[in-house]
Amino acid sequence: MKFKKPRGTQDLLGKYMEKWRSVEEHVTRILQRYGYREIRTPIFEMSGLFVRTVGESSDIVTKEMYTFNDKKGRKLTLRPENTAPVMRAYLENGLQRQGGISRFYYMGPMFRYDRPQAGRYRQFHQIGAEAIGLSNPAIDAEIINLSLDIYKEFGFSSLQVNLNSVGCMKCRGEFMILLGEKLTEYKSELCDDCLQRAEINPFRVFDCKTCINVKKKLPIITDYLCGECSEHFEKLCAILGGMNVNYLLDPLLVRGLDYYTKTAYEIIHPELGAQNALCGGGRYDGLAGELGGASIPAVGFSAGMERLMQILPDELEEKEVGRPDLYFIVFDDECSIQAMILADKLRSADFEVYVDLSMRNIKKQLKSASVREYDYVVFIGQKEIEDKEVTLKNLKSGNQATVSFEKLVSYFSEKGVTGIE
RNA sequence: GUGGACGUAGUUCAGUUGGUAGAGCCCUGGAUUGUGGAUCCAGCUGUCGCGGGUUCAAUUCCCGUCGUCCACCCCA
Repeated sequence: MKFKKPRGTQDLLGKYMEKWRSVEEHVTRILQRYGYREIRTPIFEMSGLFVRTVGESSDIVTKEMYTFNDKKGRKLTLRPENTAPVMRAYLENGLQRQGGISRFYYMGPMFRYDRPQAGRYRQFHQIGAEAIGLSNPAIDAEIINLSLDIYKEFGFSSLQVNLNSVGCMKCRGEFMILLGEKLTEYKSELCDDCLQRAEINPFRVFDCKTCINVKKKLPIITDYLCGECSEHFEKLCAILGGMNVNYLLDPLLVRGLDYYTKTAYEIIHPELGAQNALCGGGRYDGLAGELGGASIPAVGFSAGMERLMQILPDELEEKEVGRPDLYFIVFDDECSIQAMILADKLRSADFEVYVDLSMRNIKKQLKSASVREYDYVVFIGQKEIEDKEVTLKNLKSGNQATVSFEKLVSYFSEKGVTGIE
């Protein structure tokens, strides 16, 4: 083969694709249940949208964006995240004029040029939700609860939630100055990476795993929140407590995107290896303003689809079985024509019908039907054509029956999902 | 971007102390001519990731490159 898929991308097919679809359906139901509605924004946007909002100094912007020029020289970027695009769409479509609060969800591919690793891809998929237009911490709690519900749906009831408040532009700005001063003070004790971080984004020093001793001596954001921010944070904690949501306060939690204000949180799965964040989110009250709109409060989260898939068993338990599915076995061209006519009628009645056109011997066809786990096999041979009836076989029980061509559809409708026993 | 392990049939892997390769599964056909996941028999498939070097000879050694996985980093 001459071509391979680009590094860090995946082909989704077979059982994995089935599972993927099923997960998407489950998750969609939960999001809808909370009153969130789907939004689809373009896969690429003007580069400035991300540079401006995610942050010029952020890793995403400095080294991870897939940016290109189109034929008119416009600078475009494959979306590395979807919060900024959703906010852009919100403002561009004038939704703030509708007043109240807008709740969106999305699912789709994101692109980040990063070294592939377990649970990390260059094209990866996020499920996310954004609640725009409300500053009340109750909506922060709703977002956190909603994201947790996604995992609960699949049986994960006690995942670790790390919570923090990173303050607003005002109090974080003041804190940053203080932090910067402290970092200069401890300069000699910092690792090379942190010396850089101290210059570019002092907040990131908290992420360092080697400078543990210095971190202990550094001031903590939550001690320096302004009145509004600390009140917001306390209320949020109280609401979460009241809702029986378990969380861990992590004053060192910092998100990698610059637009976050106040609430920041993430959901961790301890057994996932280095890439253990299932979901991350928070409040981004400054984002709309950054895009040139009015100041609009908002919260959201995004969850990694691949990581959710990773923690789920290969076989998701099947929900209620719908109509039985059928596998047609035919022996020659005349039979196959008749089979396709009947298959069409069944499909119109919403049955899944597979017509085996291989003309292989009956054993092979039957085996194939078994492997594919069809409920029924329908034989059409010369005998059936002459009598204008099919031989029907239940693959689970092995029992057979004869049903005339005209009555095939109604046969199943009348017998319900079980058919012959 | 840094470090480590690995890269052989569709797939999982074995192998050659350097002489161009093999096993299970899968697939195809058959074992009384129209009835299945078992058994048995037969068969198919590979530029041994790609490029270069050393050598009479490389899939086996060396270098580079691409890719996969793991960690750093970052994050979903």
